[in-house]
Amino acid sequence: MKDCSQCVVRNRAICAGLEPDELDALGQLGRKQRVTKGQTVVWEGDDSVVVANVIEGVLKVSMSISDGREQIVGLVFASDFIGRPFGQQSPYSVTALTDAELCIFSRSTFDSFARQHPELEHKLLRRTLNELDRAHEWMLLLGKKTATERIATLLLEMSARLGETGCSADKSALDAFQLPLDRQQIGDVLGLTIETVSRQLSLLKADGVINLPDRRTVAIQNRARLQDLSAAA
Amino acid sequence: MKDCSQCVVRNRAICAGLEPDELDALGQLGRKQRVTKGQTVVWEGDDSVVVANVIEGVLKVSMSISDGREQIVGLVFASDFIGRPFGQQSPYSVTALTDAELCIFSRSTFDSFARQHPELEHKLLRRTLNELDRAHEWMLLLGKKTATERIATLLLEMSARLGETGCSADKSALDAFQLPLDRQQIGDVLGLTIETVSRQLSLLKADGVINLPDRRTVAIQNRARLQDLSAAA
DNA sequence: TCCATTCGTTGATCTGAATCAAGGAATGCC
DNA sequence: GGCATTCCTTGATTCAGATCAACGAATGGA
Repeated sequence: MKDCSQCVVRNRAICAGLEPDELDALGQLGRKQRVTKGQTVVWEGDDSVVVANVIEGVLKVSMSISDGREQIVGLVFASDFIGRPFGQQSPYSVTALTDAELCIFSRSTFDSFARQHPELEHKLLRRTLNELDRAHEWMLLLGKKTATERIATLLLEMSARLGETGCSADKSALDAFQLPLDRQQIGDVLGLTIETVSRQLSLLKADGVINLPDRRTVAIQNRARLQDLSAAA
Repeated sequence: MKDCSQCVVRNRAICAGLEPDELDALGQLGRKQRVTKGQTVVWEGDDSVVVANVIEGVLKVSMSISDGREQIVGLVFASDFIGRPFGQQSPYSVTALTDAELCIFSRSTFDSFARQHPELEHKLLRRTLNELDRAHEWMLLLGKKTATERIATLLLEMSARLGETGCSADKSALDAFQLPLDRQQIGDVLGLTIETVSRQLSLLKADGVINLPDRRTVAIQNRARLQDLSAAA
């Protein structure tokens, strides 16, 4: 890779905080790669061959049962980390939901580099702990929340995570945004069917809580109400 | 703490692999503490004050909604790590399911020690990555599996994790074990009600897949069948 | 521009698990 | 041992969300 210091996710990705020479060394090991919407980068059950930083785009992390049932267990945005370091196999698949740009490393190369650079491992640890918190939050949703609560929670979460990028601007999260997911994928994140997702969105729209100008865009019109409906802790 | 080198979880806990002097230094920071069944060690939403290793016993990690709905998001066994390092608040509660013995550290003290000891952070990272894998597996269960599949999966998981301790002996996991959970708690792990749990267990017993000599003990009589029923990936 | 295909919505019906209800078995306290 | 309490099981009924079905709207390729 040419020049990590120019990278758009430079200050938010796992590489943030590395010394210039470390950053340079890491840069030598990675390469940029574009992937197109629908393309799978990592396959569930396969050897864990690569890890990567997301430079741009959104990807899903999913697991499935042999009969085809699929659960999306994570969404990955710009500056997030992809893949399973320190593991022989990948327990999940990673698939692009939008065209995306990645900064890819061989898993084993990354592993050894990380072992020699405690600051990098520390960053990875913090990131993994945060992801675990999010996974726990989602387990509460999947185990205990109603369809309405799930939809409300997802909309707030998407609003917050899509808003993170604009580091400053207005601190209030985005009230209008493009969903990187179609209805089926929303169902696969929430443990619901496509029909239930569609009905719940229609209800929220009818109640004036949100607006749905087109298939993919959501405009939050009453954030407080959505927060109530989400049954936050 | 007196003598970490004599600790029963010495070779399995996060402290494994530390140099003798490191181990000694860490030992100075911790203290042993007994907790009794039902006692809560960490409260959801409170400041994250302590972290700990589990020396003996089983604890649950749980999150809840204000109206009382609760989801158990993890079970913690001997040699496992408890608490949220590098975070201001604890997103979950930790409660003893059996009498237990812990090796407790102040969270901030542990944090700084960890930052100065990359080997410890590495161990913690691996552990957190494994926990994340398990959380993902559970999200698949909560999002997509039927009641029967959930129960079968839990029984196999309990059998495996309770068997881990006996490091060698017979490699086949335990076919009979004591559940550290009552029916309500099984429901809270699986996203089911107590009645559904009870019915599913009765069905498995009627089918001769398991036996239930008393409330808390399970004997797996047909592991292959249980595996089929669990809808493993 | 047309057509084909994919995607989303809405309605009707069904069903797995929740809820409501009651009784039975184990456990612990006096 | 007797009593109270907690825990578990089983049955009857309900209900949220799944499934089945049809149609309408957007998208993309020729």
